[in-house]
Amino acid sequence: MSKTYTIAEVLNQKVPVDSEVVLKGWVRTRRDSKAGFSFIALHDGSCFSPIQVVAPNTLANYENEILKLTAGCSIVVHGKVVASPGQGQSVEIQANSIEVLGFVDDPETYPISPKHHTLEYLREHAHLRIRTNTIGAVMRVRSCLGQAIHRFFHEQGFYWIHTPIITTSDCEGAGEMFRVSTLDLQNLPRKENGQINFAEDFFGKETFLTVSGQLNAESYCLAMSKVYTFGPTFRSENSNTSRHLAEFWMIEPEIAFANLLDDAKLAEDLLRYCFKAVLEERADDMAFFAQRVDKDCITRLENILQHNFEHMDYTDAIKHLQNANKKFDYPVEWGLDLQSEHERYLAEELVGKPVILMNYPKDIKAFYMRLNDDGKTVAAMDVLAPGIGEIIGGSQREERLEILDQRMTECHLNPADYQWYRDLRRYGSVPHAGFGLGFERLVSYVTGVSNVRDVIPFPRTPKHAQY
RNA sequence: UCCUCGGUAGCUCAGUCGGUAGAGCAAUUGACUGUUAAUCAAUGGGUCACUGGUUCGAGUCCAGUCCGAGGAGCCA
Repeated sequence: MSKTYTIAEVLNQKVPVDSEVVLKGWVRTRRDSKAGFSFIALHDGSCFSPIQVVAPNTLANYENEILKLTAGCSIVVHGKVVASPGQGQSVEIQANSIEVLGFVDDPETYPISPKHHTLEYLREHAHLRIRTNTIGAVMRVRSCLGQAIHRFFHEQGFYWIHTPIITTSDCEGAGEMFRVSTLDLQNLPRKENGQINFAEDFFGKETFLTVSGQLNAESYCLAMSKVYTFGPTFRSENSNTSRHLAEFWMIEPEIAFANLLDDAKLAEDLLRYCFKAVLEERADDMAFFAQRVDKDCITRLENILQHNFEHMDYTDAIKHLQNANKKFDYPVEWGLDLQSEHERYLAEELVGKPVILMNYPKDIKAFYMRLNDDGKTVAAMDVLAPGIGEIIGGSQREERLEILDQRMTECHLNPADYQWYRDLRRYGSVPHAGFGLGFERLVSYVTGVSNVRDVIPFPRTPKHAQY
């Protein structure tokens, strides 16, 4: 009785030559030889490469089935692992029998023909695009990165916190929110003044999908010291760019007894750990990206592993930009937020590697960021990556209640809406810090696949929620 | 949402000055071959995004609509 293996196991020589094996997968290509056999490139997603199956014309179903195999057909192969006499692979499978599980209805209109397709085209066939080299490789790297992130935090003594998806707070402040409701849209309950009566809604008040787990993570941080979230996040902004999704995944660590420098070090350590893991575990997929997508993607990661991230104060960044021998479309002045072109100049031209910008003016940052002693800046940091821009945004949190209240008022927020968040500052408050890492932006940066819609399985963007 | 560019065969694209719709790949058939993005030959394949307009005549010019991409803003 032969055992079923993955193609990765066979190609990585975990199975000795002459072993009898069963392989299951999908046909990539078929080439017929009049010497009395066909070559089938079989793929099962376990690694980048397909394996070559040699199907002799003595198979019972050779004429009526094997010769009709086209890209996308699913088969089960029973055969022997043999050294390959041909170029291009060390081993191949000499088939004893091949069972066809599913043919492709109409090969001419099968969307994934064995040729080049644009990423835009593949996006419109999101349920089948995983069968291509590019998207398959992206998803293996994505999985590798996700596992690496959990492993990194686990090794560092962090606890993974599952913060809620549904939130009653519309004050998270990070963007437009999707409403969650069970009210009948055709027949909304009204109060006497004509406003919608959310008391009759499922939760008895207005609810939304989360735009950030940070506030909840802070609560757990102030009991468990080192925590992180890793989950879906939703923003209903009408953003149409290669860097934005309405549904995306975000990693948000939160550390107690920590300041901004601890936060920056954590961000750098995490990214470095992830890059190392991908280079070690997905060398096959990365080699493909380097060949077909972005020739610098491997050397870029290798260089980062050898050098520290550049640290730069916002104030110094403004000086650098003002002294730059370059015309910017938007003005550079202390107190103004940096535009994409500015961030790009700093990361790509001035420094040429990731930059951690710190200590921004308080007026352009969120209320929860800790006020510095100068009274003008807050302990915020952004990690800017060449080619993609902001990949991480974080800060030391304001742990002093009076100052937090004052900052909320300045930001036109009502402290009464944040009672539980304020409680954290009333009962054993400690300095703490955290950041948000956009998972899709990380995958995009690592692979060189420049649109985040191509690095998430089923992208949600304005007007797009098919599949 | 704003700006720019685009939509022609299953896919990637060309299409000149407004005058009979083209190529490569894919598919089908055949030849050849331990092949590997195989090679060679033949064949089939079109609502030129949609609607309207100008014109003897529109893939081509004009208007509107829909869809896509890139950039910007928002941010991760």
